[in-house]
Amino acid sequence: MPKQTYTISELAHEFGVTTRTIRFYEEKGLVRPLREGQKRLYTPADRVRIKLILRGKRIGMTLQDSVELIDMYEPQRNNTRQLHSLISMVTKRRATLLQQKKDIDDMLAGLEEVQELCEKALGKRRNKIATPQRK
Amino acid sequence: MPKQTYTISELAHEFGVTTRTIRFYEEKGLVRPLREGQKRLYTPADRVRIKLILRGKRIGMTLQDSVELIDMYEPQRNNTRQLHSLISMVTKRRATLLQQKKDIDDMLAGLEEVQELCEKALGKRRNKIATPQRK
DNA sequence: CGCTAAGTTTACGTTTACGTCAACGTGAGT
DNA sequence: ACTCACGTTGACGTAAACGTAAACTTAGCG
Repeated sequence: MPKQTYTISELAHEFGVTTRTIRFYEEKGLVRPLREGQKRLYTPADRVRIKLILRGKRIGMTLQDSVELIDMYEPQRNNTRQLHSLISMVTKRRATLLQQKKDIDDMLAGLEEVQELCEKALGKRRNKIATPQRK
Repeated sequence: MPKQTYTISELAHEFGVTTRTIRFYEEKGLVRPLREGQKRLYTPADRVRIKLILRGKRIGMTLQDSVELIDMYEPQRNNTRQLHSLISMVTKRRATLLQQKKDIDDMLAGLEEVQELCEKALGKRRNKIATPQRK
């Protein structure tokens, strides 16, 4: 069985953020840790939420974007109207994710080019040192 | 032959940003448009720079990050020291791009799940409407 | 019991990436 | 000459996402 709860600094350390960051997320209503007296206690579910938020951040999503995305996973409201709007949100989000993926692939391709140029240049240099200069 | 120069509003419109944004990029030294009297004239090269900056933005890079990345493509300085540091930058950047790609794939997988759940729920509903209520 | 480490709230500061006026210049058209 | 779209330079404002400092509580330890 995994740990039932985490302290704020445990999570901060695990995710490489400050405690301030995690408290900030609470201020914004992104997480709702339990309290033991005054101290915050984070459940595994809280931990996952934070993890997902940070994942979103890595690809440039805002905190609100992340929350919105995370909340899609809790289909507590099952009325048709909201299901449709949910599908529409999913569709939109997927479109931007695909665009982002393309952007990343383009950049990766560019970086490969650069790297090849670098290595070629370094190769030449080594040759210059290894072989006598012409005149 | 493509157009030799662009006005600021042409580019703003093409990229879906405001002219303010493009001037801001200039303030930050990200682009150096020519001047015709007082007016800015953007070359195709400027246009590409802006395009690359916006591509970077889409995946959460800062403007400075983008400029740094773009400047990798101009290997005007070919001394060995700088080539090595360039390679190191390329390597780092690629690592984060790969992480981002993984993040995106994870999210896409999640979205697919959600969508399936949605469609399943809607399917049930349609059945309810299509078939007589039990009572 | 006093110290230290970790935690807490409150509040103001900072950086990035623009938005939003204001006030003015400039060229084309009528 | 007048208008009008388009462009220009400041200067100030703002939202997001924390950083930082102050001042306090609480739990464990020798």
